Amino acid sequence: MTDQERPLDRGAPFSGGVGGGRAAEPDRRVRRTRRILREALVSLILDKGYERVTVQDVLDRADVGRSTFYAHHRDKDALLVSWFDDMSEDLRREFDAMAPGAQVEPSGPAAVLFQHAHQHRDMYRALCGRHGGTLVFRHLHGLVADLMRGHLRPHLAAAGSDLPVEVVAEFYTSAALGLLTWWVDEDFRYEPTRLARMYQRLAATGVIGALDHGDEVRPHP
Amino acid sequence: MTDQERPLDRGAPFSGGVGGGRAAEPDRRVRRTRRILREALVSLILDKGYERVTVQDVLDRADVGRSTFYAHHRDKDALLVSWFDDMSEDLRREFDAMAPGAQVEPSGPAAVLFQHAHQHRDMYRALCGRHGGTLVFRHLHGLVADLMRGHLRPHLAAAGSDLPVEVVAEFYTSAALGLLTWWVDEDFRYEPTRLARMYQRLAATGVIGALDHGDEVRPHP
DNA sequence: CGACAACCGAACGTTGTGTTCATTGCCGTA
DNA sequence: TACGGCAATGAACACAACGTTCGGTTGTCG
Repeated sequence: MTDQERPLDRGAPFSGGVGGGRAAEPDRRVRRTRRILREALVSLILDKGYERVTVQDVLDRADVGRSTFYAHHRDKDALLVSWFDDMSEDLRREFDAMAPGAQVEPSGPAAVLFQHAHQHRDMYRALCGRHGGTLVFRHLHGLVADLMRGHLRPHLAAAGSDLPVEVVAEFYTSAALGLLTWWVDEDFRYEPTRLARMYQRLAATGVIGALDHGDEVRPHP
Repeated sequence: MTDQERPLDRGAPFSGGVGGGRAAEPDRRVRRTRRILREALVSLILDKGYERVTVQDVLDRADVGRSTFYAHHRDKDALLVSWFDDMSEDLRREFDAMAPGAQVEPSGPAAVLFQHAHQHRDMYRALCGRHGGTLVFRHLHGLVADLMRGHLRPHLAAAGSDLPVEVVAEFYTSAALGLLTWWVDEDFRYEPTRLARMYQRLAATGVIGALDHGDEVRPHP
C-alpha cells in the first residue's frame, strides 16, 4: 500500500443538495466529466491493453482538457483505482448479502465473484483479462483474499486444523482469480454457474473429486 | 506470444574460440556486458519494483553506455525476458528430471517449483514478489500451466473425468503460483518442503483435507 | 441574474526513450 | 610483436508523454 488515492479535492466543496440531495452530490459537470473519463479509459483498455493506454489517449477519446483530467485524478492509475473502488463496493455488497448463509466451502465467495464478473463482463475484461493492468488486479486479489480469510477462519478454527488460514485462503483465492482470468480470456464460454460448480468440486474434494465421473452430481442430460 | 525476443545480433559473429572455445561462445565483452546488465536489473527491481525501474537506472548502475544496452536488448522487458528464459530452462530441466516418477497429484510440479524458488530466492523475489512485473510472471504462469496440463491430462483421461483439463490445470497452477507469491512476500518463512506439503494436502483432498487434524500425517511433535 | 466553480487549451519544464555516428580497443592473423 | 577489421561503446539528438500553470470561457446553482 503506497500513497495511492490522494483525494485531491474530490467532490466539489459544497454545491449539490437541492431537494433532499444525497450527501453532497458533486456538480453535474463533475459527474459528467468523471463518467466520460472512465468510459474512455475502459474502452481504451479493451482496445489496446492498460499498459499501452496513455493519458493523452484518454484526453482525446473523452474530449476533455488536459488540466481537467489532472484536476480529478493524480494519474492514469488513480483514475482506474477510483473506478475499481466503486466496483468493489458493489461486489462487497453482494458478498455481504450472501454471507449469512455461511457455506462451508470457499465456493460461496467464488460463485458470487463469477456471477458478478459475468454481469459486468466488459469491466472484468478490462480488469482481469489479457488487457488488464497489474494494479487493480492486485486490489481485487486483496479484496477477495480478505473475504476468503474471514470466510474460512471460523471453519478452520472449529475443526482445529493445523493449516494456517493465510495459506488456505491464499490457495483458494488464487485459484478462483486464476480461473476467473482464464474464463475472461476465453470470453466467458461457460455459464457462470457451470464454472462455479467446477470450482466447487475442485475446492471441496481436490483431485479426488476431479477424477470422479461427474455422474452422481450431473443435474441434466 | 507477441514478437518478443528478436535476437538482434545475439552472439558476436565469430570471435571467441581461442583455445577449444565452446560452440560459438559470444565475445568475452558481450558476456560481461550481459551479465552486468542482468545483475543491475535484478538489484534494481529489488530496490524499487520492476515498474519503477527505468532503462536509465540500469545504465547508471551497470555503468554501461546507452547504445550498448540497445545493442543487446530491445528494451527493459526484453532484458528481463532473456534472463527469465535462462531461469526457466533451468526450471524445466528440474521438472523433466522428476517427470518419470509420475505423481498423481499436481503437487509434483508445485513441489519442484517451490524448491527451485527457494534455491534462487533473490530472483524469485524480483519475479513474483510485491516488486515483480507482470510480464515475466505471466510467462512463468504459462510455463507452469503447460506443465500442469501435460501432467494432469493422462490422469483425467484415464479416469474419464468430465472436467476440462484446462480448467483443472488453471486451478492448480494459479493456486501454486499464488501460494508462491505469498510465500515470497512473507520472505520464505516456511521450509519449501513444508509449503509443498500444505499445498499437497489442499490440492489432493480439498477443504476436507484442510479441516482434518493434521495428526495422521504429522511427522514431528 | 450574478457569483463562482469547473472546464479549456496552450505553453512549458522534465524525464525517459530509442537511434545515430564517430571513436575506442579487442580479436585473430601475419 | 605489430596490424587491420569489426564489434562494442558513449555522447548527442529527436521525440513522446508526463504533470503543472495560468488567463480566459462557460455552465451551474442559488
